[in-house]
Parts: sequence; structure tokens; C-alpha cells
Amino acid sequence: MPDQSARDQILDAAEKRARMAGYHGFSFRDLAEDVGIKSSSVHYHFPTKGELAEALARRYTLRVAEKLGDPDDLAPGAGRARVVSLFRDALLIDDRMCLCGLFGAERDALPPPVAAAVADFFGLILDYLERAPAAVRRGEKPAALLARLEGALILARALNDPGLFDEATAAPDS
Amino acid sequence: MPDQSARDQILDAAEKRARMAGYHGFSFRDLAEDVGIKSSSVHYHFPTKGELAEALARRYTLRVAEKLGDPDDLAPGAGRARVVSLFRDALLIDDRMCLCGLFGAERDALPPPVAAAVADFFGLILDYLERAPAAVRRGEKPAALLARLEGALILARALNDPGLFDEATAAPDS
DNA sequence: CCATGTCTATCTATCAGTAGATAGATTCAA
DNA sequence: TTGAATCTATCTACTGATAGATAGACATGG
Repeated sequence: MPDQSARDQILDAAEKRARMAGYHGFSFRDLAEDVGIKSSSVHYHFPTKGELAEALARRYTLRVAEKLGDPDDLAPGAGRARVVSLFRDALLIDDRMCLCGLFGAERDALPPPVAAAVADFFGLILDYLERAPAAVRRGEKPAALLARLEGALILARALNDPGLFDEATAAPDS
Repeated sequence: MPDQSARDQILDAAEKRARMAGYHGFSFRDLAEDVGIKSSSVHYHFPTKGELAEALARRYTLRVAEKLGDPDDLAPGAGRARVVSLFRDALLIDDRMCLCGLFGAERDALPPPVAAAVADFFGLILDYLERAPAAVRRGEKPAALLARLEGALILARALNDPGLFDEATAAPDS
């Protein structure tokens, strides 16, 4: 197994930090230390912070798309489950926010290309929920489910109660 | 009408900026410029940034509590409407995030007293939704509604589509 | 009524540390 | 020998924070 490229290591470190503290919550020096190189070497791979953050959001989106798979060949309800566990894993496994949820909240402070990449992320999920069979219930809007998931992540973390995620995302009974 | 105190002006400026860019997205010098004083004078009123942010979150929570009023004497459904329009106004009137929604997403990057103030905010809303008559539907959890509202704010802003807020928060038709 | 002291709010000036970014030298493998 | 990747060294601008001075309001006691 070949070592991960420096570029990937940088993105990994940036993702960890960005998903905790947001766009202004990490620096080139932070990432350099995490990876074990100098900050100028980080600039070699990503000339500006904006380019780094855009690459980050795009890689994040790509990974999500891979995990979700093609919405057109899924059993009814499977699409919903995949999306929900995507966010659930962010909370329970990574113990982090959704990168684009956090970036989205900071939209006004982002370089436009980063904001655009974040918008694409949300567009992807909404499209997936539209197309996957029975991903949303009758009358339920994809945007409603996606909003609930992003909000549940914030809520569960702010109140330090992972159970709140399930409470907030469970289907209302009856 | 007496002029607003410098302290309040500082908090107003901080709230505007924090609701766009988060905790690390504004500086003492930013606020000083906004208010028309020097950054050292901002430190006079709020010795540290953590104290400023905590005061910010607590004032925000207090204002929300005032707007919501006593949950115990409300017509059925009125509590829900008040909470929903709280978030709707943040989007359509202020064109800003919910302060505690953004701070909550950044939880790991906040000084503990700020994180605690944010937790109190969410506790207040959840408690209100529990107590106000028919604020949530049968089987619906207060956390589910609150999560949907915070998420809808992010979604609508990230996709630059205010209509998405209503789409995400509308009651599913039967 | 005035002199002394205290309080509030601001200022100027400065600190050490960090931010993003760049230039130019060096290393090393193909 | 060339090019990718890293380094050293540096820049300017900004960060949160502090020290010390100052001006004005206000009170208190002589």
C-alpha cells in the first residue's frame, strides 16, 4: 500500500480541522504541522486558501456521491437510509460536522468558488433524494429531510447528546 | 431617545458579523471600526473574545425568549408559528444565520463558556416546544422541528433560494 | 463653592504571535 | 538533466491583548 500523497494528507488534515472550526478555524501552519511539512509546501499544493477549501469541498462531495451510489437502482427506502447514515456516521464515527453544513452556515465569509462548491454538494443530495425511490415519504420534501439531517448534527453536538440525532431524524410515528 | 450604549453597539456589530462568518470570522478591530472607536476600547467592555461571544450568545437567547413569550398561555399551534417565524425572519429580514446555529456548528472551536451558552439556547427552544400546546404534531419530536429550522436556514442560504426555507419547513401534507 | 478623589470611557502605543503568501535555494528521482 | 517537491527565509498585514495616559463626569467633604 503506497503512502498517501502529500496532497491527500493535507486535505485530510484540512477536513478534520474545517469540520470542527470552519473556514477561518484552521491555517496553513496548522496543516503543515499536522502533515509534518512546512507551510510553504502546503502553498505549493494549494496556492491559496480558497483553492484549498474548494478542493476540500469538491473531494468531500465526490466521496459522498461514491458512498451513495446510483439512486436509480436502489430498493425502495434504501436511498433514504444511505443518506441518513451518511450524517449519522459523521456524528458517531467522525465526531464531526458535515463539512458543507458548516461551510454553508459560513457562506457569507467564503470565497465565491468555495460557496459554489458547497451549493453543488447540497444540489447533489437533493437530486439524489428526488430520484431514489421512496427516499422521502408522501408529501415530504427532500429539502425537509436534508435540513433535518444538517440541523440534527448541530443539535446533537451542541447539546453533547448523540441520541438527539436519532430523536430529531426518526420518522414521526403514525 | 438616548443613544445606544457603546456596549450595545459593539454587541450589535459583533452579532452581524458572527452571524455571517462565525466566531473566528470577526476581530476586535472589525468591531471597533464598525462602532467608530479603537480596538482597545472594545477590550474595555469585553476583556476577552470569549467573554464577548458569551455575552453575545446570552443576549441573543434572551431576545429570543422575549419574542417567544410564555409558552404556557398560547393558543394551540401558536408556539410553533412563533418559533418558525423566528427563523424565517432571520433569513428573510436579517439575511443572516441563527447565531447559535452557526456557533453550534463550530462548537469544537469555541471557548467552553460560549459553547455552554449555545447549549442553553437550544435547551430553551426545546423546552418551549415541549410546553407550548400543539407546537409539534403527534409523534413529532421538538428536536426534529428545531433541527429542520436550523438546517433550512443553512440550505436556503447555501443555495441562495429563500423559498427553500418554506419548502423545508412546510408541514408534509397528510 | 471649591478641591480632591474616583469612576468611566476612551485614547495612543506597543507586544508577541499568527495570518496568508512569495522568492529563491535545495533535494532527489526519473 | 530536468522537473516535482520540499526547504529556508522572509514579507506585510493582522490577531488578541496589555500598559499607561487622558479627559470628562460625578461625588464628597472642608
